[in-house]
Amino acid sequence: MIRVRFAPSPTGYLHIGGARTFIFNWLYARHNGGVMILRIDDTDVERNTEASLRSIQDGLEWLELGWDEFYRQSERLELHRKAAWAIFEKGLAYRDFTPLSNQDENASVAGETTPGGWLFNPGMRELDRAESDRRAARGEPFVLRFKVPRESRQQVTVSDEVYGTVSKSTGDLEDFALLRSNGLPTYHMASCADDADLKITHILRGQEHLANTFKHVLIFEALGVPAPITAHLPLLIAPDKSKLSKRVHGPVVSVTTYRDAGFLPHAFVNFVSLLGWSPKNDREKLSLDELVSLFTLEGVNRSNAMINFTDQDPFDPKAVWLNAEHLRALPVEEFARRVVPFAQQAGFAGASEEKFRVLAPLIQERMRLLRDVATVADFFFVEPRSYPAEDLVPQKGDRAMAVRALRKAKEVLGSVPFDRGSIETALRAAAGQLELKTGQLFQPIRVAVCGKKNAPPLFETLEALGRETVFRRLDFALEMLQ
RNA sequence: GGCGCUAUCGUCUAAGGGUUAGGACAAAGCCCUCUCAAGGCUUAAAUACGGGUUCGAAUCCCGUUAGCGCUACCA
Repeated sequence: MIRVRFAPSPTGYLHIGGARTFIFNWLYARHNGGVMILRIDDTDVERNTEASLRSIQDGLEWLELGWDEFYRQSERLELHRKAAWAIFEKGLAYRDFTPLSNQDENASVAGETTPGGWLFNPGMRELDRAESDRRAARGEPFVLRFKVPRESRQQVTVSDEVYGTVSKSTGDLEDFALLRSNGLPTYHMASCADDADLKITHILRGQEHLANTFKHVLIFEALGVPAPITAHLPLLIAPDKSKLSKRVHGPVVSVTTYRDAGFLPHAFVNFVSLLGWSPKNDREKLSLDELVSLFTLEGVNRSNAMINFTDQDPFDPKAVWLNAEHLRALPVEEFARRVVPFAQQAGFAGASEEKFRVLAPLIQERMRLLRDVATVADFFFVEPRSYPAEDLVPQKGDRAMAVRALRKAKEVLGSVPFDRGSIETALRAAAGQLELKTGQLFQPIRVAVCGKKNAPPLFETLEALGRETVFRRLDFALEMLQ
């Protein structure tokens, strides 16, 4: 049984890179009928916040993918500590009593003299067990360090499903910490102990961890358990080619920014899944089911993928396009359900699912993000009053022509059934009688009724609005022209 | 600095020794058309650089350059 995990640390909101790691794990799990685990890596008490944990969970829930098991590392500290001391008892780790303040110094001195830099604090590896125990018993603070085998300068090898076989000499690996001086496990220790305990079979994570994997291989070996198979994912980078970061790139990288703009969760998943992965069949718009059945590690590539945002527009154009595609494909019921909150947000009185089921054919294919409802459907809820009178004037016409057109519209629309077919017939005939091009008649009506030059098809719009509203707006426009 | 990874149109990517280097987004143009949107057609746009190997290289090897990552008692 395949078991994968997403293991964020709660130090900020969920950003798009984290979301992608979750998504790839989820797709891999679902594709293989495996188990998706959410594990909160909150061993860094200094930087973790509950608010961050909540916002990460909110972000993940918004994706509408779900997970099967949930753990918090902070509730499993005993497990990590036991694992660390087991390594110590095997003689594969040692206490390092070097005060924190001396370490930078050691590092810089050693860095100058030893090519490859600083690997461990002098004297500490060699401390004999009795002496080490004595100092610890006296209460002297220490970190527990992994004793990287150094004598043979052996190679540590990782067989990564994406990057292939990579190896590193133990001579280039520092004696990393397992336990901090406050007794809490480090990321490396906690992560490996948990992966072992939770029987994680595959680790899909960001490429920034590729170099850490050598340490993890050593830990798993020391623990006497097989290391999970790893698949490192190329990083997501900003247009300046730097790694996506909350601090420098701001809210554009937060998934809540996408949520609040009105991305559909599965459109977002679709977009993100195409960053660093390809189905290799030229398909771009993929449903969740298609994604699940197509997703394989062979399709993951190795170079970083850029998200194309700017100061003016936080969203990659392709993300917006994909969202429009998914939006258009939505069943009317679901479209209505999802758009209503955005209509209410825009302050549209009377916005209801029922109303939007009627409006859907008029607006659905004209929206790219759900928030577009504010600009695409406004005139269905709010009287257009603030457009310039000049907009009523048709092409190659003047105000007099606009007046004639609007009066004629009132005249013919007063006496027909108010459905799109009858309206079209009446209006086309009217254009003929006025000897106007259809556009010259339709455009003034459109502007009068919608308050703008670009709007959904006219006859359907008039029908949806109803005779009373249409006449009120025609009158208002006529007044503006006087 | 050391170590590791990466390099195809502006962006996401396909092509894993033989193709006019393909698709998509974005851009431009045309068509359709009551405007917009959608749709259709077309154009412009790439193998970082230098050496090998080979009959033949985007593809394999080496070097250079550039970018990224790791090098914490952060994750």
